[in-house]
Amino acid sequence: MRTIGKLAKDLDINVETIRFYERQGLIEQPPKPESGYRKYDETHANQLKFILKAKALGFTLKEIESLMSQSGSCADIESMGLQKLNLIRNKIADLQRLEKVIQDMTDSCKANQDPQSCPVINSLK
Amino acid sequence: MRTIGKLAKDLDINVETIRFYERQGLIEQPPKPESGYRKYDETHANQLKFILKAKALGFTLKEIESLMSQSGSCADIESMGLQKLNLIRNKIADLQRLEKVIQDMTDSCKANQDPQSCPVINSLK
DNA sequence: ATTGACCCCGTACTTATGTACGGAGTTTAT
DNA sequence: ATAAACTCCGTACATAAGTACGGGGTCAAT
Repeated sequence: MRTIGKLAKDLDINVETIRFYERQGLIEQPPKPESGYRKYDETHANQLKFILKAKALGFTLKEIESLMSQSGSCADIESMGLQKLNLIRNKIADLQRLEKVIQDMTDSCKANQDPQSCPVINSLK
Repeated sequence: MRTIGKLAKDLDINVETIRFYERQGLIEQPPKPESGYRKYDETHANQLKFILKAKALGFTLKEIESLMSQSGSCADIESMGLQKLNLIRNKIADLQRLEKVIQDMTDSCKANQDPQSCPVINSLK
């Protein structure tokens, strides 16, 4: 049984972050015996680890909440994953388009002979 | 000479957005004759269009501010572009890694025979 | 028993980019 | 001349995901 500070240190997150997740309803408030201090066991720690891993995968807290609530129905999880995959692929495509535009921009800067005027700025005007 | 509402409609943005850019120092407050109403000419409109285009390229307002202030020194612009390019490429790489992880996740869901337990959830535990 | 470290709670602040609101003055159209 | 529509300003609210603060209670060690 750990206090919130110990748990936070073990997981390398902030105490406030744990309280924040509790306020958001992502985790339950653990028992608070005598003193009023939160006491966490392994179950709580594992829930938090789950959250941290899912977050690292790019899921939002809202998504993680629903991952945790219906944890069982594999089809639902798969559908969330596919949705996420779609988002990711669109984002990649957007960024690749942007990459090309900006690459062209800097190329035209490099090719520019007149230091007085910048083709990028001019093209935006 | 347009009022703020007319200009906003022409550019298809919100009146509040124009005032916001003004507060942020991105654009100057235009003259406010008799009535106290802002009066915009083409120069103002063009500045706003510049901002909107740069924003569409993914520059932040802060970056746009500095784009607008040193508009001339091509080398500075080029260096901002290269920096941006770096960010974009890193972001793409991150997303591609993420894409792979989530693809694997959903694949394992699809392959799963036991609807009671989800390999994704299990792997996070 | 005192000190320092820890915890409680509620609230405000953070970043980025706006959007919304409310009360007051102005302009335009009928 | 009156009503609708527009503008003014300052401030609050929105999102996401926390972080910081302040006043007070508690625990562990000396």
